[in-house]
Amino acid sequence: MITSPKKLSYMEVANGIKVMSDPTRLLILKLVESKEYCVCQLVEMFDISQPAMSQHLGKLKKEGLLKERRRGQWRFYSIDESSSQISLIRVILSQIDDEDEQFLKLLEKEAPIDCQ
Amino acid sequence: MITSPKKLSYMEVANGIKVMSDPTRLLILKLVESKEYCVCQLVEMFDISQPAMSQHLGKLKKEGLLKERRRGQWRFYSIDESSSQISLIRVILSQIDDEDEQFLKLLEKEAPIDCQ
DNA sequence: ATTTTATATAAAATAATGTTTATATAATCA
DNA sequence: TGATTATATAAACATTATTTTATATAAAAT
Repeated sequence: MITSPKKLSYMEVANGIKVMSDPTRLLILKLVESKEYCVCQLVEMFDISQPAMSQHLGKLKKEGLLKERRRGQWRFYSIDESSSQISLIRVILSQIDDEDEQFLKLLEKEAPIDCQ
Repeated sequence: MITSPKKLSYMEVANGIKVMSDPTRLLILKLVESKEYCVCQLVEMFDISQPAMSQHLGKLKKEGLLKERRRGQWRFYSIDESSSQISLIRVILSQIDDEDEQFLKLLEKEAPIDCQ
C-alpha cells in the first residue's frame, strides 16, 4: 500500500522554504539531490569560505533537509530521504531548470578531490 | 495543445520562495488562491497594522505573484494566474494541510465587510 | 469644497540573517 | 606524541528584512 505524504502545517512550509530560499543553499540542495558531496568539494565549487559553507550546511541539517555521513576526517552531505519535508523539497527543486546556466557552471567545477 | 510550464532559473525559484517564506505572506497566498480579498479584510483577519499589510502585499505584487483590482476606494488582491511562477506557487501551497489549524482560524475571522 | 475612508509610500527603528574572523574539535599523518 | 587537515562553532560585524510612525494620495461622502 502506498501512503500519500503527510500534509504540512503552514509554519512547516514557511520554515522549509525559508531555509531553501538562500541562493547558495538552494544550489547545494539541487546538487545533493542526486548524490552526496563532501564539504571540501562544496567549498571549492561555490568559492565560498569554509565557515560560511559550514553554516549553510548546518542550517539545512538543522531543518532536517540534509543528512550527514562521516568518514574519517570528511563529512558528506545528501538529501535526507526520510525528511518530513522531502515532498516539499522535491517539488521545489523540480521547478528549477536542469539546464540553468549557473547550475551547469557549478557542475563543471566539480573536481575529483581525494576525499573518497 | 498543452504546453508544459517553462522551467525557472534557480534565482527565480530562490526569489519566489523567499517572498513566500514569510509566515504572513504565505497565509495571504493560501487565502487568495481561491478568491480575491480586499486589503481591509486582510488587515482585520491578520490583526496586523495597515501599513504592514500593505508592505506584504506590495512585495507579493512586485514579485509578480499577486494581481490587484481596484474598485472605488478599495483594492482587491488575488493570485496572478498569468505569473511565470504560478506553477511554483501552486506546488508550494499544495503542500500545506488544508486543515491547518491556524489557516482555519483565519478563515473563521473572515467577516463580511462592506467593501463588495 | 471640505472631510472622511482606504490604501500606499517613505523614513526611522528594530529584528533577523549572512559573512568574516578567530578558535575549538577530532581524525589522520609523520 | 606533535603537527596537519577537515570541519564546526562562537563572537563580532555587515547586510537585509520587517514593523512602526508619520505622511501622501485618491476616491467617496457630506
